[in-house]
Amino acid sequence: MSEERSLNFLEEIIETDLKEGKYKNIHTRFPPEPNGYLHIGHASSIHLNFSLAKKYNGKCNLRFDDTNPSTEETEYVENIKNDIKWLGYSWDNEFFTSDYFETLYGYAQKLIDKGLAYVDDSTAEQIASMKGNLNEPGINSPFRNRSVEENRTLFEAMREGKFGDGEKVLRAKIDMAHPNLLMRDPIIYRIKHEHHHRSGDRWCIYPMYDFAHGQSDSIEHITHSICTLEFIHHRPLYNWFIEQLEIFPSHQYEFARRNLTYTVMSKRKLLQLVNEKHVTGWDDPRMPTISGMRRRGYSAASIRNFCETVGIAKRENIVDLSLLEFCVREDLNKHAIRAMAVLDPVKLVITNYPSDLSEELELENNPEDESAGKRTVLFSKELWIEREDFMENPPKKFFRLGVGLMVRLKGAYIVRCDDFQKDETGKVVSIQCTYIPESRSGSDTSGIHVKGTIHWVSVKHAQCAEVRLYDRLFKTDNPSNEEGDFKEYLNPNSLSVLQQVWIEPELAKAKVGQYFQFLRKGYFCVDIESTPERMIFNRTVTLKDAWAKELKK
RNA sequence: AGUCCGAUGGUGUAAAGGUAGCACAACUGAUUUUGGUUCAGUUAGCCCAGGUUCGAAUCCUGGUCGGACUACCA
Repeated sequence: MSEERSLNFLEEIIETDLKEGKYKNIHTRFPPEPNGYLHIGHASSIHLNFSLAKKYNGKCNLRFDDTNPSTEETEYVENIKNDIKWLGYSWDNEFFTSDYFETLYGYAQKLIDKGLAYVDDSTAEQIASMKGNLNEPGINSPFRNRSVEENRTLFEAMREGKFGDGEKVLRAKIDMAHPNLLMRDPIIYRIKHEHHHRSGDRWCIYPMYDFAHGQSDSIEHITHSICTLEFIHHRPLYNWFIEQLEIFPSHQYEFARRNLTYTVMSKRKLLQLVNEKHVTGWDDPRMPTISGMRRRGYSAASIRNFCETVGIAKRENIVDLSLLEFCVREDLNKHAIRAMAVLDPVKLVITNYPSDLSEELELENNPEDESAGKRTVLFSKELWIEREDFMENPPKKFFRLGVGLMVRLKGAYIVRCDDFQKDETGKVVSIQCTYIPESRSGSDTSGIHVKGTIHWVSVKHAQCAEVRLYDRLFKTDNPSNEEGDFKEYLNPNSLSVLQQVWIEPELAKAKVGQYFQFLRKGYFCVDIESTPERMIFNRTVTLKDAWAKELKK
């Protein structure tokens, strides 16, 4: 019994188009501009475009929208491709808008020939002032009525580099009184004597977005061109060009971009965080970038599932960070190998345990997955345990250690706390326990039932590691909405570094990118800066913590 | 002010004229050698007003509220 999932509005459109025979196959595309890194919002768009194509047996292109040589770089191209592949998607064709420059130039000439484009000598300021505003119509440029021949000659001269940057532009001749500002004779070509990351110095004129995007869709026979809501005003222009140029009629559809609580998503703001060193780079684990999340320990599957769960629509939204966290816990719970690590250590001594004995204990690697097997963990007289697992004056429901209380040491024995010592500052420095020899895991004949189980690491065998704990980047759930600069709302505690964490020896062999569940503490993965000499783990996300909630009451 | 878009529990998203559902979050409880997982349950929603209809979240009209648009960026 698999209940049919309801369709989102794009699926409805596609199914109608297919049923009515408008298209035999659908074709989508993901069109990033190579001027920055991909973030979780892009993941939504990637997931949408690729999975739509897959679902309806169509194709999806990757097309780099590289019409602005000033901001675009090959380095971004490579990172974007890497991120998409890592997310688990493969494109049918890899294209670049810059490969269409010659075709686009021809389209512009066609517009000129039809009397629908003209070369304007006005300055940027003049053009802006003649544009009018939301309430008032614009006025025609004095160059609007140049002859076709003159426009042709001038446009060719622009291409040949006879003019400097900004001296002239090519504009579409539409309607300076149009209520949609984008239709008031939009600029379609500008002069930029700049080196392009792919076309080199072949061109000194470059098409604007509006004169490149729709045409590129058309060239590739994209049937459903999906973009975010802010491009909705561009659609009339998109259609106008296709109509006047008499080329393949691609259609644009818009959906609302995803926002996440406690973070910012605009490239501009993310770039600012990077440039002003509020984070260590685009791949800082606190960043909502794909590379940051990967480094933090998010699995590709969890991100895909997040995108699927959130769905799409056309209304404004801000998705709860906790949904993302749920998705990553859900995936990692099934796949992460369990291990023990003590983040804030205090020493526990088992007074009745032989000092020269080391026992090998078998622990399951993942209770959710028997095929993950077991591992051996060494047990001895002195152990590191978590400082928060002991209390001098424990409250009623504290199922951990305190004088007289008993707990199970995970995979080992039940111990009873007898005594503890404090230093002159009042800090607990050691805890003494006695263990119940017949309570060993797997062969427990003690008949004793304890409510709490705590994790531990044998002092004698423990290895030291660094652990980086991450928290939300911002203090407020919608920093872009707050008064003043969004950076005032950065969370000063978004990163805390623990220099001396004790880990089981098995963990010291872990490779970069490998992820684990540190028992009772959360999901962690090996950071790219980690070395065999100095292991570094990033906390991806904590485990749900019912006790922490209890304490807040 | 002009044009366009949107409005369903705290959040995200369904219901195409016929029982307002799902997920997250929150809260109870059960299970548990992770206070994890799992399981059972609870709280909580159709922007407003009219109209059409036996019946409206859905269709119509009018409001209200929110958002986008005035780069030689994409």
